[in-house]
Amino acid sequence: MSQITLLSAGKREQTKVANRQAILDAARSTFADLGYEVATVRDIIGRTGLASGTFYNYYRSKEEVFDALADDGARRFRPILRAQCERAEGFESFLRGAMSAYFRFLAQEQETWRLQRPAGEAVPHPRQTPEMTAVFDEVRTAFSRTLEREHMPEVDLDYLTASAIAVARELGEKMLERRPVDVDAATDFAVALIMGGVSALPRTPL
Amino acid sequence: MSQITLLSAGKREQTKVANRQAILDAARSTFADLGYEVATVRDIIGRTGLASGTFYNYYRSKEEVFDALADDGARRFRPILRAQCERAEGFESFLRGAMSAYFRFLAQEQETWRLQRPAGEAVPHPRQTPEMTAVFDEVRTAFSRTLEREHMPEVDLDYLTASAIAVARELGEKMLERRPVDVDAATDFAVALIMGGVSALPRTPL
Amino acid sequence: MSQITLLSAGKREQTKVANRQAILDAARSTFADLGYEVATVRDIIGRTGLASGTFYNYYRSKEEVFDALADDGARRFRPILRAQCERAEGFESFLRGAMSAYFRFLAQEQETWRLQRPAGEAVPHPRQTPEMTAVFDEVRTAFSRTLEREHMPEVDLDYLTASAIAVARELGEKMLERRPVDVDAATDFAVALIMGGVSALPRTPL
Amino acid sequence: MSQITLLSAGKREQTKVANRQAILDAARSTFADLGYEVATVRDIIGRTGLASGTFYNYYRSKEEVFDALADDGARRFRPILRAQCERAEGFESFLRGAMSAYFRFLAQEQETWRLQRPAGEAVPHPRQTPEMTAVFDEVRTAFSRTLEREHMPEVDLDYLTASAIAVARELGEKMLERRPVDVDAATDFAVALIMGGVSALPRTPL
DNA sequence: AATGAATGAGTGTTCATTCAT
DNA sequence: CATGAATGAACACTCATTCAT
Repeated sequence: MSQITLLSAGKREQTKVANRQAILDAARSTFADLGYEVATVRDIIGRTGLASGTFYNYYRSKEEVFDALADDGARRFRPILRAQCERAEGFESFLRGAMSAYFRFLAQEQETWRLQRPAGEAVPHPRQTPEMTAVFDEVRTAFSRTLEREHMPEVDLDYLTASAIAVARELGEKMLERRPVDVDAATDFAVALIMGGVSALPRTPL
Repeated sequence: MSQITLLSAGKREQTKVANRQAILDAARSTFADLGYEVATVRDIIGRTGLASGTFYNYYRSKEEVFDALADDGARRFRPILRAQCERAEGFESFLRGAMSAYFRFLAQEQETWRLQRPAGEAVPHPRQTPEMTAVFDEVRTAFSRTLEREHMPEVDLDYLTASAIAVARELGEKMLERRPVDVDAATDFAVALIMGGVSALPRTPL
Repeated sequence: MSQITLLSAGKREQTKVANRQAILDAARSTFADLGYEVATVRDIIGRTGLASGTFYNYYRSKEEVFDALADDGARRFRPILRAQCERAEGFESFLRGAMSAYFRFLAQEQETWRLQRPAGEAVPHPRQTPEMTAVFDEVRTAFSRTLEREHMPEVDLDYLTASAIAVARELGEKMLERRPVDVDAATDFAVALIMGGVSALPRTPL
Repeated sequence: MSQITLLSAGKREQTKVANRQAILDAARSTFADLGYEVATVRDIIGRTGLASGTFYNYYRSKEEVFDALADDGARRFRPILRAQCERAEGFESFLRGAMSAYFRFLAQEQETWRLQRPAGEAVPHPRQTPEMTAVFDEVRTAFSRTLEREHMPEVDLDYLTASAIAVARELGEKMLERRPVDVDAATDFAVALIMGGVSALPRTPL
């Protein structure tokens, strides 16, 4: 390895990027499998084949890699969300776009790195992955913006957003447990539930 | 001594009961503040003023006190839930009863032991308290029973239950953050959302 | 129990003696089963049905009860040994008397309190019971006295004593494992071995 | 660096080996001084000057280092014993070889690591070191094999083996306490005792 | 005197993090 | 920059002993 380093700075750069990504991926799957608290730094670097010290060349702590993961998830999801936001004609339109995007994102995430999990055999502890956290924050923000520029200011915006996010999260989990993973069905269900609900919601005069 | 024991429980017995309760309460608030993984046995007994070894006179492990907490929560919530279930005339009636009971339960729980928390200062990581887990399992079961004896078998029961539970949980959290804590408003919102949603839900032909 | 105490001081005395003996017996069997280090005070009092604190009314520590046990064993064995010593006409005569007494002592000890052990199933840890320690010290002393007043000062007395004690200990263990427990066979073997050995021993000119 | 590694093992490798050995040695002396149960991992690493966690970089548990010690002792003694076994012409020949080998082994062990013990200051409780255990098992097996291929089937083989082992163990202890340590004297004594004894032993008809 | 809950020092072990190589 | 051994604070849990009842 050292000879190569001498020959090509680009190679070095490549390794650096690759390592950073490897750690990020390993952290993702580790957090997903074990949960943030239970996962150890050793678990993470163990999945990369790197040495334990190397972890700290890229992230200063377990917490930092968690945050980085959240940022990463948010960064990847934000553009998708933005597009939906712009294309949307109204609240329902945006809701559908966002839900669909989220479920698709989830399905794809799973395909990317969750497959290696011994299917079925129950995740040790309920977890809260960083991506989800970040993604939900994004959704919430976009969601509230959309709602604000809509015609229904009397609805309890905060409660509605919380509810929609909760539904998306829970349905997402359930969706991923089913075979085949049916993004459209989940989307239809979520949108119908929320839209039906909104029309029936009590109006809170500001 | 023995006669006294029969009549008034004696001082020893008294402090034993008090300590057991103190540990349970301390565990509850500790788990709520830090989460199960982060919370240490020392954190828990630290809040009681007892010595570390004393913890093990009452519970054999951190896990056991967690389970005891869940049992406790479930035991206190189940009767309430049962009553609602019997009194209910239909799905909406039950839904309202359950939501209301849950929000009231939450509000009361908080009054009982959450007040001592240094308000505002950000919980380190979102948590999953044992009470919630147990309570939700109860709700889910009762919920599914009610739905089954209703007229809407074509609705995706699993998704609907998951959604309602998610909404209750999330709204509950939000509700507790508001001043004053308004159980009725939360109940109205949740019921309207779910009932409106149900009527708009896609029918899944069995 | 308290009424009885009020009625009879003799009863009280009896209880005291009985408790002391119960703890001693429990300690003996516990040390035999688990070994001194592994055995806990809780193990000991657990076998008596008394409360843990009561232990300390009779013995100040785990170590003290161990020593008491050794004393007890020595006290019971010493008279037997003395008798042998006086009755003995020579070295062989004493050797036979002592070996026989020791093996009989062992066999009886076992009958008294070892029977409750699930026969065969291997003692958790090799142990060193206090009785043995004390008994052997007694034997060693008597042994050396007998040898000194014998005609063989050129034999390495220390080595010989150590050997005889070692043989007695080891054969004793083996003897107890056999069915039926044959004290005479063990005695014959031990005496023959040592006596045969003595006659063949190198003479160390003082 | 890698070439260097192949040639001279590197500083890292060196300290690793040194540490492993240091821990092994510390464990040996600690077990010898305090006994397995009393000895703590902290006692062991305390004698090395390393940090407590470092222990677990080399051995997974207190038990594992104990076993390693036993293996180590057995591994070093077995070849010696084997050689004696092959060279032996009969029972006496083997007995002498084995006893001599054992006493020499003991003497050397002591020279290697027992010297550093603060002489005199009373061992808390008699101990059972891993080496001894392993070594004795080896001896016993070889011993019984030799006896079986001999001409004396009517002797109580089990008792004889037990006795010889006991004598060796006890004499070994005593021998080490004397100055100078005289391996030959101990050997002569042990062999004479056992051989003399054997000729006088009662014959047990099978 | 008997009780048994309370105590807290001590145990084996883990793990985030550092640092010499 | 990679490495992986070293570190030591922290953890869950045990147990001899004390002491209020």
